[in-house]
Amino acid sequence: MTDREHAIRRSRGSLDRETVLRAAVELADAEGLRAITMRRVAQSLGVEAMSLYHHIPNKEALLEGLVEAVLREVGEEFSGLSRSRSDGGLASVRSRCLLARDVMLRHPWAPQLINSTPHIPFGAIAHYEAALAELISAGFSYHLGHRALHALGSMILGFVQEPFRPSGLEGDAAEDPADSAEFAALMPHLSAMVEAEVHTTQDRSLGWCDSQAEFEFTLDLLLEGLARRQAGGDT
Amino acid sequence: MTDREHAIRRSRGSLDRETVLRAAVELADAEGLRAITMRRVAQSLGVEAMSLYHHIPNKEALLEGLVEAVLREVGEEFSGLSRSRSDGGLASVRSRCLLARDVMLRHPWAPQLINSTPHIPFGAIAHYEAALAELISAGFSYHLGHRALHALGSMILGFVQEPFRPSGLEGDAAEDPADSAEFAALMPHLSAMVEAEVHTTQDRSLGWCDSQAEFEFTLDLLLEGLARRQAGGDT
DNA sequence: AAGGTAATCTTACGCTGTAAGGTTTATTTG
DNA sequence: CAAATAAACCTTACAGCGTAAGATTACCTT
Repeated sequence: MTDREHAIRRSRGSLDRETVLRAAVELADAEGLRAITMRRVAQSLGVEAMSLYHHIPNKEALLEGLVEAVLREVGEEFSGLSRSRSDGGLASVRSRCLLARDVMLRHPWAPQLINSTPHIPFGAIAHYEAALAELISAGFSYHLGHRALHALGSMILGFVQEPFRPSGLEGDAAEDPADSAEFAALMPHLSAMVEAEVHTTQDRSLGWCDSQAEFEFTLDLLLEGLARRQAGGDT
Repeated sequence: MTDREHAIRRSRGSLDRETVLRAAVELADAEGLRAITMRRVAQSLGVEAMSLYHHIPNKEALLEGLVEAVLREVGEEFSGLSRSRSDGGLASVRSRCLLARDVMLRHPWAPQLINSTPHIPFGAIAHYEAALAELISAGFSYHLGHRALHALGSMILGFVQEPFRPSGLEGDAAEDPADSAEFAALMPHLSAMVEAEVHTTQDRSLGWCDSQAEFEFTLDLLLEGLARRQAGGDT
């Protein structure tokens, strides 16, 4: 280690997979995905890089472990508050999605990471099983449930990004207004939209768009359509 | 270069940003995102790594250039077939989304890359402008158009992944059926769903799910809901 | 032909993941 | 208690990464 870090991690048996993953989540939260290297994670535990390989086969497995940890967080928190009865069909699916988003906002590196791993790690499958169970118990067919999982999953993962902030938008500080003018000329609809929105937005953590309301709007769009499909022919 | 590659790239002025990007797209298509390193891209052009820096400031810019190239492909192909009249409101938005998906399937590395870059590169904004223009001309408010962009964008980018193939699913070949049995016990709904789906699926390129029908289902879910919102109060 | 300029290559540095093998410590056994 | 075993940990080393700095090459202009 460079100077120290947490440094006191001397008792021989105190390192295991869970400890490593916890440290990695902490590091990613603090410094982003780029900071997740074997050496940095080990350093934060007061240990050498190669020691991690006794608990984790390689870096890819470490990253999959991070995915697992985040999705487990969703599952745990959900079952922690799920005492709210089996109310109307999709209500619990809805609150699970909202909770999943909360967790993603808490770990902004997670969606990108989940989209990067070629397949979802096994430890995360339980989360899908639970969501599907809720859908089935709301009267969905397996086919419709399958489609619902895709629709909802892709939204949760895709929705953390902030698309618009290319270069010449007035983000926070005063930028070059000439850029803004030029941008308005080239992209009339977009700049009109931004102007229309900026006036009405109570900002949340992520910027002028991608607010909670934005997310819930899309979520309800999907749930509404799914409910209608289920009530109708179920196709 | 190892043996040769394309190798004949000797005339001094024949390298420029566009050529580099074209080579990088080709390389990513052939070998995936991992293969995109300065050295490998340069090698595929018969040139040394550092030569690329005369046309592209750094690797991040190269990656943004790839995003730009892919989204430009969407735009070009769309305006190439857009002579189909301004039929009912959202029809052209729908076909633009379908085309975007086609392009993403052609370059499977693209969605992940787009989700990785912190902000969309400037050259790609035109694509959003065009989509928003279509929404506005279909009678959408800027507010609803904004939400539509988020909803549709997140779906297109999120939908290329194949979520389910953890370890013990019977993917293609005969795997350990004991695994399958164990999986069925742990995840009853998921395995029932897979079984129900496998029987009815005409496979497309990506696997047993995430087929074209799956995508169009979600797309229509969103478009339907958006159209209803537009017809009603427009919230 | 001479000079200037931009494109290209060479070298080098500090990172990365991890293979190979040596060292320490804890636990089991005699 | 002492010796043996096994696990956890460290050290060293290597190939590949992005890219800074500087030398070289080829072309264009005059």
